[in-house]
Amino acid sequence: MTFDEVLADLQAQARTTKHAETGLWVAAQLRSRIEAGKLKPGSKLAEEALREALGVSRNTLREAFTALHAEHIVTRIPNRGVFVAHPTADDIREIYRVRRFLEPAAVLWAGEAPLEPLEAIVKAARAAATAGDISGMAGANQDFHRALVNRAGSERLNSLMDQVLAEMRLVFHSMAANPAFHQPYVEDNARIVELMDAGDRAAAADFLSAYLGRAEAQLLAAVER
Amino acid sequence: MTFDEVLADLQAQARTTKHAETGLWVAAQLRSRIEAGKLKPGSKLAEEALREALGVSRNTLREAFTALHAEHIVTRIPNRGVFVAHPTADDIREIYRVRRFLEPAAVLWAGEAPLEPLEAIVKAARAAATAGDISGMAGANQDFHRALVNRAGSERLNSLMDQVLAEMRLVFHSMAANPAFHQPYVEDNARIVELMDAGDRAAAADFLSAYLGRAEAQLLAAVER
DNA sequence: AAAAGACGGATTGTTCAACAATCTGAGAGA
DNA sequence: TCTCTCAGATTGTTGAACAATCCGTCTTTT
Repeated sequence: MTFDEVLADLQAQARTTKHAETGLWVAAQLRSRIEAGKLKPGSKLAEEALREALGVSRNTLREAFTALHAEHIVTRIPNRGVFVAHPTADDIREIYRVRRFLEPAAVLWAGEAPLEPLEAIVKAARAAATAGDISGMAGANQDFHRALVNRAGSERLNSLMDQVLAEMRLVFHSMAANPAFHQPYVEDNARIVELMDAGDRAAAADFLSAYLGRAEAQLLAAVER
Repeated sequence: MTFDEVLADLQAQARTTKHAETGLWVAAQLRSRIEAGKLKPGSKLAEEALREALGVSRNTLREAFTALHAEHIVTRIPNRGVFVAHPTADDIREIYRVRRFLEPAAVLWAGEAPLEPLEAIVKAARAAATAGDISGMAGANQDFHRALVNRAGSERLNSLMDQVLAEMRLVFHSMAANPAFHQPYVEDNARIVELMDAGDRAAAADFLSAYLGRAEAQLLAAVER
């Protein structure tokens, strides 16, 4: 590595270093608790209580709120406060509109990226399925779809997909969870990798698009009940 | 319109009202000046000077900074300040990575949306071309690509595309502008609409993808000089 | 004379406390 | 039962303060 390369590396490091340290930390704390389901959809995030619990100032807390709001994880109602987002039917439609765009496109047009990560995730999902590990299956499913988009190699598409998947987790938390929901998708995902491996990316994209449509319909039916 | 619909409408209004009013207003002010080229890439946005010029508090100004930072319009260097973003070659590659994903997908999979808006923009672009109106052509070109993605009807894809196009404008501001750059794309866009109208969306998508590749190469060559 | 190190001024990062604006809920009155 | 009013509570916004970091200049060393 030349000296110039070291300089460039140091500069990149410096540019990506955390600068709003505390605010981001608070946002991460809240995010993890929301995604773990400890803060349920609809819950109000009272400023004063959180401020004291976290030991930060109101300004810092509100900075964290802004970040979570941008991620669609919380809802802001003016002069009323911040609430854990409670995805509606329209939100679910929007989520799947994005997914039916991003994921088939990734299957079709991210050709040169390796398939090994996908195969590894399918393997893990099968292991979780035989072990009856529901949350393991759910996690592997999310990992699979994230990895699919990740093959495009775009930072912005990755973060869009991360946001959408985070909202998906909120959807699961906001309805009575059906333990068997993720089961059929283990083999569906395996089939997609199989088709891609065989070079038939068009068929893989079609199959994926159809199954995203099925999943959407299933969630819409569940949420409208 | 029924009473319930009026209620829903009012609720939607209330939810979309500006809540961080001042901060968003400041962000909009800065954004418009940056995109108009009045604040050139690389310029430092000094806090104290802007604070006084805008008549807002430092806190509010910094809130606007974080918003612009999230849009990749400004760069933050810890303890050094905020600068108007200066897109690198890697940034251009990332922009086109996203565009070659979003736009062909929109051509292929946003089938039922009307074509009239696209045709109107092509007409406006031709008028600007015959009038020799460079910035009119540039604007129509951006409008065209935004409208293309807009047909998908997804709020998030729209805002991603808006961000990418905003960064494109920064690219144009950060290099010696070639007045003839936008010219050939007027007829290329017309051809895309033509192919879509004929029902041959696959051909339209291929054509679009190829021409995005050409544009990327052209910009990369210009920026590396 | 050139390079390294130390110092002071200026700018940014972070927090706190106060005031203004708005909403919620209870009670009075028709 | 409904509407209106008012007090308490919560949020939106701001200004000021302190700590941390950086830049330019001067001094020291070789």
